[in-house]
Amino acid sequence: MSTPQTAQPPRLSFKAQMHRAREDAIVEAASRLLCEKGFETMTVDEVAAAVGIAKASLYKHFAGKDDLCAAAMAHGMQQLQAFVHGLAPELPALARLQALLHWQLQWQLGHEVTLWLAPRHSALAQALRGCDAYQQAQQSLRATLVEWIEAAQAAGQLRADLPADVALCALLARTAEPMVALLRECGAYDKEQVIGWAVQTCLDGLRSR
Amino acid sequence: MSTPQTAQPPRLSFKAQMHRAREDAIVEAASRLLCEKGFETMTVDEVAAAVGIAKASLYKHFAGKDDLCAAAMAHGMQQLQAFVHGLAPELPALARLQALLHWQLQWQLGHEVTLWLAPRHSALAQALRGCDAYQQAQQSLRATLVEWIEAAQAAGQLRADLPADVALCALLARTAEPMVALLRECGAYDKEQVIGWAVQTCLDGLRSR
DNA sequence: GTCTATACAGAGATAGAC
DNA sequence: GTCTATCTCTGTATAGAC
Repeated sequence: MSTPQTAQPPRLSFKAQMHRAREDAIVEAASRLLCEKGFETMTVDEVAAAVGIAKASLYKHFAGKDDLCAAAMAHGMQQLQAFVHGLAPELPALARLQALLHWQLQWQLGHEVTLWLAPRHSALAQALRGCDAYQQAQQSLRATLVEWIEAAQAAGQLRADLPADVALCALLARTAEPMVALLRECGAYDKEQVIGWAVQTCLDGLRSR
Repeated sequence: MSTPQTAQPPRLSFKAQMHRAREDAIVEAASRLLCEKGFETMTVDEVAAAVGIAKASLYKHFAGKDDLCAAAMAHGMQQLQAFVHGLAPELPALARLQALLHWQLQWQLGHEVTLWLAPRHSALAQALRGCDAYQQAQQSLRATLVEWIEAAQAAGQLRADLPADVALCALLARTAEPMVALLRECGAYDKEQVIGWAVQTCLDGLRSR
């Protein structure tokens, strides 16, 4: 090694920094479009146009549409992970679950989209199965949430007759469901009110009675 | 009029019957593929192949992919309507809602798909806005369900602090959510058990406490 | 009304100059 | 690494014979 200290990665050349920055910009644009339009409807041209580069340049960074979108999903998953790990660990488990649900619904309402769960029948689903970054982030997140759920069950806050993974699926499903979007469309309700109702009707179904 | 009795529509020629039968077959095939693969992923060729006719023949019946899929959605909606109207009216309102939820989840699990709610960002959504048959069926269904919900609220079975349309959205969202599919994937649970949990965690969030 | 054959458009991916 | 120009494939829709 030419650098004296091996545990010092930030030594990136300007060129490499530029490279990384552009890659981030591409991923961010892809992530946004993926959310807005879905995998099949969005186009690589749109992503390139949004970033302001030529499509061929994009293909120097990512092997294809699948690869690009998998990276975008992994990015989103890592953001979520960051939020989860940033939650105060001294909060009761139920409060942490509630905060997570609230955050995700708010995100969904702000971005007009469903995060996190890949459409099961999309070509994207298969691409994600081959994306290690995504799979690892998802596994890690699942493990954390199962811990929280079991803690909440042990504390008598969550009904204990449900297996933890069932409760987890119920929770995740709620974050992917169209309730908040539906309500924004058909009724003239306040955003916070809509989210509040969604959180309530979800958690009340899981809470111990 | 050449026919003596005007109130006797079933006088269809054999030709017209064939026409109708083929149209039904097309709609059914389209409905299945729409469910399995989604609007953007399915192709008109597949529909034609499934029915066993040439694609050009299909275009004699329907103006385009949008039109065809709108008809398929309307068909599904009418099936749902039939189920709803067939439910015994002497059952308590909550039991009827529960039966509806159960039926839809079972359907979803059997067909591996989400019925009823059009992906909001799909091209299909716009086509549906222009489809009278679909819109009318949806409106009628909504009205019926709102009645049921209000009845259940009046009977003290459902929490009354939620506006009826909020409760309706919560219910509909549950039928579109991926919980049952998720559970089938990640856990080794029985179908009926999965549906039971889904119904429970949904309704317990809406029930009066 | 049904078929075969084809036109047309869109989008993923690549070639090759700079 | 980035660009312009192009290839190629797929999928919607139609023309025209029967």
